[in-house]
Amino acid sequence: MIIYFQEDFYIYTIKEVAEKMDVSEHTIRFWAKSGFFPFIKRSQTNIRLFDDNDLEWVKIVKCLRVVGVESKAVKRYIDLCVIGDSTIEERYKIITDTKVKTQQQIKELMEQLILLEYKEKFYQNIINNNLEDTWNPMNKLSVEEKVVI
Amino acid sequence: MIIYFQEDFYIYTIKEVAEKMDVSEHTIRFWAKSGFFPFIKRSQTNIRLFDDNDLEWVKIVKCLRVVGVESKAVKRYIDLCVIGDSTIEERYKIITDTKVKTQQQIKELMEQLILLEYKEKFYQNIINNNLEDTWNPMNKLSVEEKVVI
DNA sequence: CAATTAATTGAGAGTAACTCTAATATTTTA
DNA sequence: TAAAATATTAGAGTTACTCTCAATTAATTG
Repeated sequence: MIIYFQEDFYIYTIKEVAEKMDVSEHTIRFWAKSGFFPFIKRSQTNIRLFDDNDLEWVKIVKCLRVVGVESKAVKRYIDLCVIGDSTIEERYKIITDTKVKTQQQIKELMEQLILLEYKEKFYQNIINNNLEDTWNPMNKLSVEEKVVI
Repeated sequence: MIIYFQEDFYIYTIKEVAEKMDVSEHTIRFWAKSGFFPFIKRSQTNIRLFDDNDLEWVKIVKCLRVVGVESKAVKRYIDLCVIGDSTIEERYKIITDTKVKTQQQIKELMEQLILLEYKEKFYQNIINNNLEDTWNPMNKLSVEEKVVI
C-alpha cells in the first residue's frame, strides 16, 4: 500500500509488517485482537495501517513474547504504556524481571547445548569407529529379573 | 519408595523424578503417555519404577523439549533409539540439527536481551531524572489528521 | 475500465503441549 | 489400622497460536 505523508512517514500493510518483523500475519492479527496494538489506525475501509511507530510496538511485543512473557503480562505492559508516565516504575520492573528471566533462559539453553554436543560427539565416535551404542539401554541385558519389590 | 537391588541400583517414584529433573509430575506422566519412556517398568500394583538409567532418558527428553524439539520429533528420536544401532545416522542428524537450532535460539534471545537492556536504561533514565516517556506514542501529538489515503 | 488476481478482514475451528481436576487405588506414617 | 500422603487414569481446561473460510477490498492487466 503506497501512501504519502510528510517526507518520512510510511504506511505498511499487515503483510509488510509480517515480513519486516518476521512474524506471521496470523500472529500479528492475533496480537492485534489481543489488544497489543491499541494505537493502530484503520482506513475508511477497515484495513489496518501500520506506521513506523507501530513497528516499534510490534518489536517490543515480539521481544516480550519471544522471551516467554505470557500474553496477559504483555497486555498489562501495553496497558501501562497507554496509561502513561505514572506507570513507569511498574513497567521498569516488568522489563528488569523479564531481563533476568531471559538471562536464565539463555543459561538453560547453553546447558542443554552441552548435552547436545556431548551426544553429537558420542554418535560421531560410534559412526567413525563402527562401534555399538553402548549407552542405549536397549542394548543392555534386561534388568527385569533383577527387580525385587 | 525404597527398593533393594544390587549395590548401585535405586528406584525412584515419579515424585522423586519430578524433583530431581525439575519437571512436573504431570509432565512426566504426559511424556510417559506420549511414549517417550517405553522402557519404564511398573510394580505389580501398576506404579512406575524409574531407575538411574531411566533418569538419563528423562534428561534427554527434557533437553530436546526445552530447546523446542516438538513432541512428534522427540517420539521419533526415542523410537530410533529403541530400534537400535541401525538408526545411529538419523539420530546423529537429529542431534546436530537440534544443536544448530539451539544456537540460533540463544542468538535470538541474546538479541532480545539487548532490547530489554535498552528499555531498562531508558526507564532508569526517566525515573532518575524525572523525565517524560518521550518514546511512548501516547505522549505524542495525534497523527490522525495527517493521514491521507 | 472491467475483469482477473492478490490481499485483507473477522469468525471460528484445529493443534500442541501442557496443566489441572477428580475419582480411585496404594503406600506410608502415626 | 486409620489417617495422610502419593500414585494411577481419563478427561476437561488453558495458552498461544495456526489454519480455513467466506466476504470485502485493493492492485494489476488486457
